[in-house]
Amino acid sequence: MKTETGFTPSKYDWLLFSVDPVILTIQNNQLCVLLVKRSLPPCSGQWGLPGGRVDRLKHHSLDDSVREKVLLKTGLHHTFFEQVYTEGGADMDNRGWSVSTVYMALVNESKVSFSPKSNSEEVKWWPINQLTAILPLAFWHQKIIETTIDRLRTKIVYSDLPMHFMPEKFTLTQLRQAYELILGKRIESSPFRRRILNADILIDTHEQLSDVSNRPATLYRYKATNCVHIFNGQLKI
Amino acid sequence: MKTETGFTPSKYDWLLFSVDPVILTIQNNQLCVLLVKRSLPPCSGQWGLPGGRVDRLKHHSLDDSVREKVLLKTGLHHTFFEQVYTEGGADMDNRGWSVSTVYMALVNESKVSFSPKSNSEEVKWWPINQLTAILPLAFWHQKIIETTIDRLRTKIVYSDLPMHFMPEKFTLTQLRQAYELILGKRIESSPFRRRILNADILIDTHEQLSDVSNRPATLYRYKATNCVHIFNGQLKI
DNA sequence: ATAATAGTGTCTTTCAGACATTATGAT
DNA sequence: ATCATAATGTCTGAAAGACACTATTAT
Repeated sequence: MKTETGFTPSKYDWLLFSVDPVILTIQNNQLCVLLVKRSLPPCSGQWGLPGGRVDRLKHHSLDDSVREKVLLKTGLHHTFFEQVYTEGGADMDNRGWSVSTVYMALVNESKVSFSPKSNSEEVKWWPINQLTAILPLAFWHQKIIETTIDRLRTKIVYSDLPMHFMPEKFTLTQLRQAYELILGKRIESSPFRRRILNADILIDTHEQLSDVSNRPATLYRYKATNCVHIFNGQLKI
Repeated sequence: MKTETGFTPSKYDWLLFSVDPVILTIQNNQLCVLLVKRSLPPCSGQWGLPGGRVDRLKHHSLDDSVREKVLLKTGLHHTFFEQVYTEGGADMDNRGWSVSTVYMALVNESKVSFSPKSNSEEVKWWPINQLTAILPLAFWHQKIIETTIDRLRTKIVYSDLPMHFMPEKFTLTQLRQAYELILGKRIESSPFRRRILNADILIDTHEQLSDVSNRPATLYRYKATNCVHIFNGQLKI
């Protein structure tokens, strides 16, 4: 076993390395995570993250590898994702010393189509407050999901990460509800509107959402969908 | 090559994995990083981070591995460190696909004693604005250091990370100067004092630093040295 | 007219920034 | 008395929280 340049690693140089994407969305007013029912050991029969080994030949970088895993499960090419943390140790996987780099991916549920390639395995959006029904998850995936949502929670008090959950056109109430779901508490509508509108990141489409029996709400679009706004002030936690 | 449980990884399952600690301190009013002059290839003769391969037998977890590397170079057992990010790809190391997890460690310079074990190699605190003298650094270490200091910079606008640069007893001016060094700009003394003192994280030792020909400054200690305070307001960048 | 949600206006609180002013010790 | 730095006081401005109030649609 040699590398391309002839370097021969010793017995202790190799280890199991995998990438675990925590793909989150909002569905039916619930924060959901995409899980896969494992058909092969280890942990077969249990639900887990759609992660796995990095393919040295197919993937050019870690980000590449995540992009491919997310694409494979969601059919989405240009999703937002960001690295959360890396954990490694002797006790994480009973096959031996292993390392896992965790990514958080935020997607809009309506754009997702489960890929044909994943038909053979069971893939499902699980509301994060219904995970108790399928515990234990594979490996340390439960802890990974908790840590990732904690990270999301601490980041939305100063940034507009929930933008990635929104469809093309959305109302300020929909956006505020995304924040509320993640923070797990009500947010005052008035200061929230000020905050978002003053940030100058939205475009008024002059269309309205009027499928209900009350005053219709204005639909907005994001000026730029590829950069996350950082606010000056912070929401209190 | 089998693991303890008999799992046989395929040719594509292993990769080179290393941990790279960016050990920072403040010395002579300069932000410095601890570098090692590499005596062995690859990159021999160049300065680089004191990182390296994880030893599967010696280290129980990633954090373990960092702790040991920092201890080895600084002689310090209980230093503050935190994970920054992980980068991996085919082009990072000419020996093949490799992954590196970067940690930031903040230490008080006066407590550091370069360990006897590192006598054979050259170890040195390099002021980060004098790195131009020793470029290029090994591998991508220059970029890693920049990214780490950027992370430090964005974190100190809302947290008290520079506490880890302080000696046991210190003045508010010393602490403020640490912030100023990292941010690269002056900070108003009055709001800084308010911010720190209102946070209720310091103990007034009722001692004074009086080796200069002016009004002596009060010496403070931290109430807790193991947790980093998060402020409500943010410094402007 | 009513219900229900969208959207505005205003007052308070918190905290950073700016800057003037006072305090204290060495010489 | 002077100098230099420590420490305080005060005014301003930005932005969140609370909450009352107005606007708009379907029924």
